[in-house]
Amino acid sequence: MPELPEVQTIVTGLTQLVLGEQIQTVCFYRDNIRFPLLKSWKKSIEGQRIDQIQRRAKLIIMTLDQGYLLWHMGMTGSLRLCSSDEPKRQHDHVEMTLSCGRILRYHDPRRFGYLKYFKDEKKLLDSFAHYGVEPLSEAFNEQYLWQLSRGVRQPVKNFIMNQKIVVGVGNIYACEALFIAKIHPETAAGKVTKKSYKNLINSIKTVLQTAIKQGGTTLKDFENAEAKPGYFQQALQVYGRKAQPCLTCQTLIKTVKLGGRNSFYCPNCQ
DNA sequence: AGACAGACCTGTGAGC
DNA sequence: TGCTCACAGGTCTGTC
Repeated sequence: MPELPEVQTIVTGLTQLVLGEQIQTVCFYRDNIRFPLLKSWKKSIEGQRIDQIQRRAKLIIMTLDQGYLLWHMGMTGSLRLCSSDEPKRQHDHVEMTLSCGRILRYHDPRRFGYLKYFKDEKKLLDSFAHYGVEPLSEAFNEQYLWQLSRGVRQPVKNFIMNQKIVVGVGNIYACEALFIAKIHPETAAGKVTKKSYKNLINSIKTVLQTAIKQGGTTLKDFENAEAKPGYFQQALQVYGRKAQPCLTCQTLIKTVKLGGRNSFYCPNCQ
């Protein structure tokens, strides 16, 4: 599920809905998701106010008045705000009752996501130490990608999905951006020219910005903070379209496994 | 060091 | 209808 646009969609929604709210009670319905949910966090979090909600990479940072909540949605996670009478669903693992009476619920069937609590900003920042640049920032440009990729034999698709290089680009948007830039996903990253990287940078930025505008991509179970789906899936040109005609040239879309992930491409355009 | 496979989980859909 | 199998948006760990 959540790549950068989906996480951004949740952050934007939650910012409008819960900023300034006090977290009155915290309930962990299990003692771990991907990582342990420490019992001691409950007391620390209760009573704190939500001052700010931000995104870094695919992570959601909630700044409280005396600490930080760091959420990762994994593959199937979602955070949504429910009314007080809405019953808990299967796979709701964490819930926080807010001063407005509504309940913030973390739902994650596969439990690949996580929640961490930090008192200390330094420890929070350590979580991001190994991350690459933000794809929508100016630091993400063709010179940056071109320089880092010299000598790299790894396929370019794996290269742009490497969070140490650039954050937030997952399987869907990597496939879409490579299609728009007309680059075959298996091309060695070190063999891609500076000019092609310029096209790729532009297509990554465009595809992410368009997806954010449309509220993300809903394939199966993505929903935003108000439990609404995204609409970007209607704009997907190659992802999920195996054996269907390319929208540009009618050649049938093919797939190849790269880094264990299915990669969709047009053998003619790319 | 870099690149890959496998692991973590559950739900869904295809095929028999 | 009901079973089994492959596969799914991410990332961490271990191994070569």
